Amino acid sequence: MRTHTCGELRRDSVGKRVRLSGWVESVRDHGGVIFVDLRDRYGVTQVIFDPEDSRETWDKAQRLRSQHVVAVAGVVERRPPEMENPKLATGEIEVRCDRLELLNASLTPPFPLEARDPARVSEELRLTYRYLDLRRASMQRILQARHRVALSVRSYLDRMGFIEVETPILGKSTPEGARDYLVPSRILPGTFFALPQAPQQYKQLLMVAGVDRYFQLARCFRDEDLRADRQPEFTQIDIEMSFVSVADVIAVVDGLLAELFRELNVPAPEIPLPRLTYQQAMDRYGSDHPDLRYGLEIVDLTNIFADSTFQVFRRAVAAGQVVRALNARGLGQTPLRVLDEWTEVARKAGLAGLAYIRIAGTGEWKSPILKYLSDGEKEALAQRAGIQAGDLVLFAADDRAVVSKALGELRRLAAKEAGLIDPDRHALVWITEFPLFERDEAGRLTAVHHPFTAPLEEDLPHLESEPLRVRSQSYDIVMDGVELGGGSIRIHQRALQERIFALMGVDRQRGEARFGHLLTALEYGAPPHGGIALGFDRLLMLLLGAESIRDVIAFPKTQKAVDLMMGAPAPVDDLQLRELHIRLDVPRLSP
RNA sequence: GGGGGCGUAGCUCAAUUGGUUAGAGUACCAGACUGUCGAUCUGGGUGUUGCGGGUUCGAGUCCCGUCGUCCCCGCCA
Repeated sequence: MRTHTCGELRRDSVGKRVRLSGWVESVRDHGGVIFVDLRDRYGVTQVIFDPEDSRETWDKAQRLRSQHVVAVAGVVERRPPEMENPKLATGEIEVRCDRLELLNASLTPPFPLEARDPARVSEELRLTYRYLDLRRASMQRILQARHRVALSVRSYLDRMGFIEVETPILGKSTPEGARDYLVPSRILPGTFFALPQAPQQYKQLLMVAGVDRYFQLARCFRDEDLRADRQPEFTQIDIEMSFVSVADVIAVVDGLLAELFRELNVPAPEIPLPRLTYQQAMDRYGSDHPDLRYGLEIVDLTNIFADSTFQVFRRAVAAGQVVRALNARGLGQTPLRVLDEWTEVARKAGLAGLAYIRIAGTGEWKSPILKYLSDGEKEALAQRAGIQAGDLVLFAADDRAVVSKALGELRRLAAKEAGLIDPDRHALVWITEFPLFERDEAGRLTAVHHPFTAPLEEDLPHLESEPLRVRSQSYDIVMDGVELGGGSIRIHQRALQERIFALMGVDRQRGEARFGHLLTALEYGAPPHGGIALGFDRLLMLLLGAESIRDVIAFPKTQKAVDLMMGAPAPVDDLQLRELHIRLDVPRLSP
């Protein structure tokens, strides 16, 4: 049906007889000559219909409408001088058409599909007619970019000796972690498979199997509420390696990311990527996923205010708390209205209030707390925070964690307010040595990463005595303030795994019931191993500058986890339910 | 589970304090036009103001409920 695509004809094809197929993008009917832009995935070519070439074909061309699918035949011609279109790759030529076949008509599309900056159409409509939305050039570019990145992932990891192994979609529910999507078993009534939240246990078992270097572009499922960067099903670049340390995993991922940036012609970050420990990140940026596209570091002032005449600070220091500040450069003119909002943010983060000093353009300091500060304190403060005219200094005095949380949030707000974020720049950073445990609402120890994460060797002695102090051999990769992925070196010995379970309140019996297969496997020569999972969709979203994860997924779901195009989820036949031995207990929908 | 935004023509939006026959651009339809490429010109409004109820002489506008969608908090080992 075609000899060429709509994106490939150039000057060197002039004189050739060609056939093209594609969608009518626009029709410009001059009464005599008719111009039609024909589009396919590869580009746009102008087709010209002239009544003097073929009256019959010209008649048919008059009836062409947007999005009709046609096949045309004709001769490639150089466009007359002054009639070339530099905006088109094929703009030097056109196809003089003498035969036209309407392959399929199209209804008028429910929204404009033309490439020229269309007014933003509601996403609801785009998702309902996703097959039309995807036909748009900008979405075609995203689909192609996604494909190229996937290919690069496979090619890079293959070169590094990894092999891709598929793991089951029908797996087993484990109560830890996110809510599972369940699939009932017909053959064993009353039992359910769970769709994988991640292939975590399978990939560890593949290490026991001696696969040595595994990867998978793995579909994962989590039944939790959605966000702009969260879908119920998403894709991970899942990696696991044997006989490695933290540095080995990080090196592989550094190389992978650099390659993916290059593939999309996004300015690549220098590798090795910078690293911060969890504690450094919290102290300096107030976040375990800091955005390093801008500075605004938190400075510690605790020792400066140990004997301050300002009671609020002195008492905090005396109570073992910290006093820290953020110098929001150039925000000295921030209106009090905004500072009131920020005070509310600080309160929600746990601070009693928010003290601040605004430095005028003249260099004059203005603040309600100024009268409590000695000249020496001011001088020390000015030096440590690098205060200049026009700055805004925000103070926090409380427990270390509370101060970090508050100043971390204020840091983000200040960067936004000051317009410090350049959307064309990217900043990547590794965050390492996360705590192994944290306490949940009920006061129980739970794993920060997951329960298979290995503790740092040097912290093992206080595993039982001070479990919250124990750091783990874990690492997150953070891009532009977004958590891209995370991983760890895993526990490969049963005894240590059982100690961890015990601390988490998982007794021997329950541990055996839930993770018996894994524990047993550890006893059959499990090699030391570790790995990582990267959010493939999130990575694409950041690399392509997309506004939401939905833009880089062909058929995404809405915030209520609904597929508007397919109408899924949907009720099923009673017969299907009977076969599965499932009876519904659904609250009646309101009348 | 909670907080917030949005919902008017196919699409993107407007409509004064609650007030006459709900408008604009674009798309679409018809006609004209032989070099356009956001073609141009002339003409045409194609509407359950998401849905249901209420207040009112009168509701796109106010109130209650409901549905959909988006953003956020909780949640996401």
